[in-house]
Amino acid sequence: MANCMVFHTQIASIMEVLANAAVADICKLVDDDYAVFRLEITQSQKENRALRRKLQLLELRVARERVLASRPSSVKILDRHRGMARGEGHLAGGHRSFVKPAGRNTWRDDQPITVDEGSGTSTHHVIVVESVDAEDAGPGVKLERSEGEDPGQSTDIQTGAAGVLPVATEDPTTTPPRTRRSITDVSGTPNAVLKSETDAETLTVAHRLLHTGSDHRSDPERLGPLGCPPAPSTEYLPVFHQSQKMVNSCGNTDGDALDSGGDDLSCFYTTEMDSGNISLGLETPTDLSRGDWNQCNSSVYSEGCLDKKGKVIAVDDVTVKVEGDTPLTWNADENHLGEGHSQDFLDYRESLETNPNVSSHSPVHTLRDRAPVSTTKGPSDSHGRVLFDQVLNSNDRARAHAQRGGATSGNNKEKRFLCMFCNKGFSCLQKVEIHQRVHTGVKPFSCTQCDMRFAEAGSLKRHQRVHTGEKPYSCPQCHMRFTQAGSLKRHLKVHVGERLFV
DNA sequence: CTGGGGACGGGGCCC
DNA sequence: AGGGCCCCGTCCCCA
Repeated sequence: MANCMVFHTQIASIMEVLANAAVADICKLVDDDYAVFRLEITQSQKENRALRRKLQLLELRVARERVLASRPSSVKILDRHRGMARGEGHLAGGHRSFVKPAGRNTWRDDQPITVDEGSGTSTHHVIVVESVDAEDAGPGVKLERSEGEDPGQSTDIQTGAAGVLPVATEDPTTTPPRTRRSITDVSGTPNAVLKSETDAETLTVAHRLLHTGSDHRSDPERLGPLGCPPAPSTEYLPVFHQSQKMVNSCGNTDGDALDSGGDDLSCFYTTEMDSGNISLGLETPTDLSRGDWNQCNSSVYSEGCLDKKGKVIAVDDVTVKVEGDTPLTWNADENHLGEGHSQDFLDYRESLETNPNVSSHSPVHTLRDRAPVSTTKGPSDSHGRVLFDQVLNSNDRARAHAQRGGATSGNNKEKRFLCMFCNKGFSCLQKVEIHQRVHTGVKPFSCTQCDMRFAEAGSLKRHQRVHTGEKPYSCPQCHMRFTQAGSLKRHLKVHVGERLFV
């Protein structure tokens, strides 16, 4: 009996040892495999970064060459950015590039294009405008900022040959003294093109929105003086929207840029952006495919109609004006584009870039904000696809409308706000913002009882009759009732014998 | 033929 | 007075 007990104890001990050994072996195998896996991942990431960097470089070169080929006397753009490319950062640094050609500004082949793959927490685009007109640089011109700076800093512009741009390493010995202007813009999104009445110097406005893809601005026929549709004796000014303190004052900080700089008004921006939640990643396709676009929208969009005044930045060469300072309400839960819009947006982008009739600006983010009507969840992926198909179709429609007269001519003062996508003119900013939802697919208004979303409040209101059953429009000649006045009007033709189809 | 949504212009109100 | 915002009406399109 005692021997049996001892035997069992020994057996138990042996089994425990064996079990421990097995566990150790398993752990070792797992660790080994994990290490190998990690190594492979790391290598893949490195390769991915390298390829991406190359891609960006190539894109920039292609864009520049395109501009050189089509517009020999132009400007040059230094596009610095990234970090967002890896989805690491937000748009705290902002970016848009503004190029203001002046005098003998030219693109130069020797101009280095630097693509920073830096921190990713702050990115911006730098456009260096070279001008031999020293008088162009007025007081308040500062050095351009380098990447990673506080987005709240002022737009910096460098004057004179003394400064050496951190990005554009220009050889001062081979070039005459120049006036360099670089507007390092804050975060924001081009929202519309505001057409000014001035006929001062032309300004090519280039905005990239963290986009490393093809250069939207390089099409001179589309861009015109301000990177916007050309218009005789008119400058088209891009309108950006930011929500708050992202606005930088540049040069004149007294906010008189718009008022005092009429003759030299070059840019006029209204910007809205949530400084704390800016993920304006109109990113590279890679990033978009990861959903940055959705993230962007969820954090950016809301109702386009303002309850409060947004900020307005006026870039008057070296000045930025902030007209408003009211923080806006965000609803980060809103994903107005819903799931699955990333690729849709890419498709849309592609359509923009390949269609010569479409403004080649980066897509717009309407950042104006108001609490959405409701916060139902976004549409499904399929809905997203449908939505963007609608967007694309509507874009064609809008473009067609613009071509047959919707687009503002240069002297239509009543429609000073131009859509960045189709050039259609609108009388006020809100109109163009709402209109641009056609292109962006933003639908801030969501139904509380279903997943439907709408770009306009009125559409939501109309839609909600579907749920309430309200049919306020009744036919006087029959018992038919309708939810929409247009439906009743159409129905009335039945009674009068008017047939749509014979 | 209807239901329903997209898009846009116009008018009223407010600042 | 002028501009911005909001609401409404309307047309168009698609299912």
